[in-house]
Amino acid sequence: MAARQIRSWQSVQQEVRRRIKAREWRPGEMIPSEAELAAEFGCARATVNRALRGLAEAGLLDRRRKAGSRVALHPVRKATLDIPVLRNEIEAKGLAYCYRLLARRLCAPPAEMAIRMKADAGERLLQLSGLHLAGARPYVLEGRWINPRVVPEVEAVDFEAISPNEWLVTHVPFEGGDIAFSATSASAEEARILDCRPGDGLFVIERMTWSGDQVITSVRLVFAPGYRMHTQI
Amino acid sequence: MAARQIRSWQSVQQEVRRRIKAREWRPGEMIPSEAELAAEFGCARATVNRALRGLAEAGLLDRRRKAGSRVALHPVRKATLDIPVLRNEIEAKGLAYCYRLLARRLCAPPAEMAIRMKADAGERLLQLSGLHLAGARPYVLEGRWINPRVVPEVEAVDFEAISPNEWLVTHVPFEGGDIAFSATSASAEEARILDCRPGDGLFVIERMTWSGDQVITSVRLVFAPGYRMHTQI
DNA sequence: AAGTGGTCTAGACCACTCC
DNA sequence: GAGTGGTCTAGACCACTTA
Repeated sequence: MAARQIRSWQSVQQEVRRRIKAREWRPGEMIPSEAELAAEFGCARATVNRALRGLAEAGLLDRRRKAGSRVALHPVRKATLDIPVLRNEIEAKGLAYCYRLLARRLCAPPAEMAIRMKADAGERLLQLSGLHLAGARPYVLEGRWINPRVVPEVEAVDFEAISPNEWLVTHVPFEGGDIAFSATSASAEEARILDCRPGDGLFVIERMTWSGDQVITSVRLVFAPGYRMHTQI
Repeated sequence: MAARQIRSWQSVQQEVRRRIKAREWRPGEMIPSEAELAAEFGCARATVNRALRGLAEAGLLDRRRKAGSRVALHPVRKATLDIPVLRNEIEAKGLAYCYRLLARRLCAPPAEMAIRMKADAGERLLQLSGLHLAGARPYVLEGRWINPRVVPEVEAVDFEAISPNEWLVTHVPFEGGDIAFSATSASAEEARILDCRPGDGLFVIERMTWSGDQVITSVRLVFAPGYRMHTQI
């Protein structure tokens, strides 16, 4: 019987995980209340709460006031993945990072992008195109829009010297954004720039960031063939 | 001055976010200790701790004992995204979900897959191929390997009646796994099955799940063109 | 050695929701 | 109405790290 003491929230969490895994508590079933578990383990209810809250965030439990806690039926897996900071990612591979500005202009965006950027009618945005290199190899093709009305200082920045992303994260606070992952087929121009064949399947990340109700920037990253984004669950 | 009281951990968190966003606390800078903030806000230290812990998990703060808390230099790093449960995803769009088994056989896997699956030399694995449909349209092509040594019951399952994923999540507990996202170019066969053109860029998710030190299953999901995985940060 | 975050406790009250 | 999770408190001790 002399089981290890279950006093820390980590050990409570581990024990609950074990019971779920061992099917002592089956999917969809109720588990004892926090107070009961606290009594069983001989710890405070707050400790049990801390443990169960983590399991609920991980999607392993469904918790509701009054109703109690159930083992989730479909352990909807939530993966937390690190959004790559290109410079770090490339340098972590032991390669030299380099950003090359390909184009820069102030122009009216296409209708779809104007909506995405919440631009006023006829408003001109800063359009940037650039290439991130890992050593001598093309790594990511970046197409970006920035709203100079929201970020006036941007017009004076020399993006030959610093990549837009690095400038933005250090100079413009933002509140949130959204990210989409998808795939595309390399166009002729993309193939030329990324040094691959037209039609190659390429991984794409699109990100938009905002502050308040204003859209700061919208960026599309097209990765060279073979790129994989990896995480654990 | 009659500012709203800052007593709940959510309001503490919001106020800290505001100060970071307003550059009152700049990236890389130390912020006051938990005790100081608790005194300022007139709440318990545990409440401040709860708020700051969340911000650290979100990547906005770097916290270390004795060293204190700093505003993170690179604020955007982590996004949590829900791994799609195909049936739910499709039904949420108001379409009928359907799984069609394309192939099933017991055979020795290619060398690379044998390593991934931690299969013994010469061991035969269950190979499944199937198609997930949204209404009448192909949605995802699934290629899967399952180790019957780890999951003996699998040999008796009728995968015409239930998709491998749904059977596995309800019958086999697992501890963890890893996921990779990438892109590929549609092969002739993939194009035929997914009803697209060869060469189309397709989004790919590869997932492996394990329990203990045994690999349960390894799956490759190839999505029909146009698929986007979306999340907020 | 000392300061800071990490955690635990015992108790309390609140908010939500099911009955 | 009552049971459950959600949160807050005041205090305490621990663990880690830096000075």
